[in-house]
Amino acid sequence: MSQHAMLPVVSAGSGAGAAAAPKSASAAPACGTGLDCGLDAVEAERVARVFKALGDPTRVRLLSMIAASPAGELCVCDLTEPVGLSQPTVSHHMKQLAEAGLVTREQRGRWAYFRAVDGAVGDAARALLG
Amino acid sequence: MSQHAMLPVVSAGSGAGAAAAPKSASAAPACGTGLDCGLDAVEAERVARVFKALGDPTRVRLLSMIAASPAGELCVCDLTEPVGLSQPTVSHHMKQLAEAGLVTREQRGRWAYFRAVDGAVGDAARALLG
DNA sequence: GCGACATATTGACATCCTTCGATGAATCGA
DNA sequence: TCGATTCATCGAAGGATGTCAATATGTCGC
Repeated sequence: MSQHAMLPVVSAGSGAGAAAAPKSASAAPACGTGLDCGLDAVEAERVARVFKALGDPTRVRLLSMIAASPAGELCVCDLTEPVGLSQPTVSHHMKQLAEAGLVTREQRGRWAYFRAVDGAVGDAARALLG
Repeated sequence: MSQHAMLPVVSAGSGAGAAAAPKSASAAPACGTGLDCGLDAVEAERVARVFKALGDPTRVRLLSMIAASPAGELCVCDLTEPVGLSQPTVSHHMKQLAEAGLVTREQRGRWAYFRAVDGAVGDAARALLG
């Protein structure tokens, strides 16, 4: 029920959509399923999971440290002290990043090494904006 | 807070043990000083704020719809029905996106038009990974 | 001014998230 | 085998978040 009256579109070249409503998506064929023009709910959930993992300052620092490390990988013992949080908390955050597909985990002896997944952030951004 | 002073901080990164110790920090001067090699706390907070705004499936769909719309802009009345949420909720989400710098808001008559800020996601991603 | 419309704000509530300490599981050196 | 080390999991506390109904604010047409 989003019916507009005439709205002054700035460019007003051909006056598309000026007369009536701004092409609401109600059963709109151009948008596909008739719901939205952008991502569907399932894809949006998938993209949001990646970004939600990056929505915490601690996880941003963790991933940034791993990506900026000379070897491209760090263990939890390297990460705990810089962020100033307890080891279980860091382990929890790393699990979030791993489940989001942003890092990979490799157990090497007693240490668990994490490595940034290249292209993961870019893929999510491209899925979001095209 | 931060009462983990009793933690065995025995220079975790430098690898006290010789044999299979993590060899990460040897070539990174700024990494062994007790701080981190990646983003500092302030910058991480700034980056995380952008990604947190994208950490919700509804907001992902909203921004995706706006970016994919023919005119590059949509009003709240266009967004409410596709996402299937109430108008106050959509307005709340749009405020989140605007405060994160991901969309701009322009009041035109009775309608508030939102437009995606180009490069906002890419800038955050670059700040995160270099 | 008045009614109708579009949007923002408020207050409330349920749910999720971050953090910790305590504990368990697996690995290495002696 | 035993003790030390590294990491993950569990359970709980406190705060943050998403959602709605009700209401307020602002705009347009008459």
